[in-house]
Amino acid sequence: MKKEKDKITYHHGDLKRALLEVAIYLLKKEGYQALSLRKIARLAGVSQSAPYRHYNDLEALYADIASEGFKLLTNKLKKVRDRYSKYPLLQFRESGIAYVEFAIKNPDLFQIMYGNQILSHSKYEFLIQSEEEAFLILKNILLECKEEGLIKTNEIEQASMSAWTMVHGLAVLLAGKQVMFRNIDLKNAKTITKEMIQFLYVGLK
Amino acid sequence: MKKEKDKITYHHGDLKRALLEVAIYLLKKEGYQALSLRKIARLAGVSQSAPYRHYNDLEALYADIASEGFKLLTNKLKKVRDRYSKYPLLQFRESGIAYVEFAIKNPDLFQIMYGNQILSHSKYEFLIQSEEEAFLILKNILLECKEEGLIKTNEIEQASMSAWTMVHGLAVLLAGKQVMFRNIDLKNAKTITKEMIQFLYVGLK
DNA sequence: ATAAAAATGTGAACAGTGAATACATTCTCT
DNA sequence: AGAGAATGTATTCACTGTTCACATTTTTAT
Repeated sequence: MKKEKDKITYHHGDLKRALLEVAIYLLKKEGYQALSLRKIARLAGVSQSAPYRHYNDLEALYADIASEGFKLLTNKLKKVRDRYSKYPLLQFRESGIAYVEFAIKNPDLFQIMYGNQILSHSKYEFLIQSEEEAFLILKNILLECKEEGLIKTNEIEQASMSAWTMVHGLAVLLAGKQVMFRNIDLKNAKTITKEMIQFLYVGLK
Repeated sequence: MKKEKDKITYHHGDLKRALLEVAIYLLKKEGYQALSLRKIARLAGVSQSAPYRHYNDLEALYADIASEGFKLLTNKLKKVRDRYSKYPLLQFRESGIAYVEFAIKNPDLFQIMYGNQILSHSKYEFLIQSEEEAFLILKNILLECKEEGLIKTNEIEQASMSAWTMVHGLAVLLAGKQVMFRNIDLKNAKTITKEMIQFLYVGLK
């Protein structure tokens, strides 16, 4: 796995990682509709069949992209959690806003993560893990809210699901510029998210 | 436009309608991933280029399918509204359940309606209209709730959006068998929906 | 060190796709 | 009855995902 001076060699070195990065780059640049294995291979400088040494099929690459997306999302949520440490209610609200923001800023990545391009997530263990890590952060935030007596619910799992679901609905509709959410900018989206989380909070406390 | 005895003629008669029906049939049978213009044409018994006389491209067909989906959804919501007439709060809850049920029972159709297959909905006026008709039913239900003093909110538009968003999030996650919603059947889904709508109602009243 | 095996690359081929083109047939309307 | 519009076909193009036999390199075992 030598990489001295970026020599062009028969063996790439770390093609799998390179393919993933090219894919994410293309996703951002041209949208998920324009994504194709051959294009990715071309941009990575290898033949069209090279990717098949690292991914069984396109779906496997999607799974890797999605997993990467969930990791990015997790990092974003962690930052929010840490910025508002000791203020779990703020963590709760701001993590919802961060979620929506993530979807709006990376709509195509979000599409791969949630858009049913991957027929069965459970086929990819690493994907499930990335997803659950993100979800865990939210659950822990709600747990802290509970411990500080800020909410009453005993069903943290259930409450987390409701919160996630609601914010996810908003994220999906906003990222897809759907129906009644046309002509809404990021700032506006934040306001809406806050209001909706307020709804949720009233239901929880 | 004669159609005596299903004669095979050069001109189909109502190919556009036939294509739409075949498409919806295929969608249900093989899933949206397997959908293709050529397959639809084949099943309709015409050449692969025939559809282009009725649809500019695949997206235009998607738009027609989606519009049909919204009409079906509208009908379902209307039935709920009429079954519980005089009980707007029940209308509210049951229409949410109906929405989720629709998504679970027609996941692929739901995918066309909301899955960003259609780049810009606003390009298709008839689509926007179908969408708004469905949304209008929910808004009217909330308006009636308001008139009967069951909820306090003055922002009916805003409240409808919140309700729609939340239920939509649930529908999307359930229809896509996503994350924490694996291993959840229809009955289970109804319970969850009820609980989540309860949250929402508490926030509204 | 060397030979065998495993990993990773290539090029050509196949079947499938959306779309555009020129052409054929039929319908409609004056 | 004939002109023009509408609707169908056949062919072609540039793509796509995927597979296969083959080439090269790296790793491993002796």
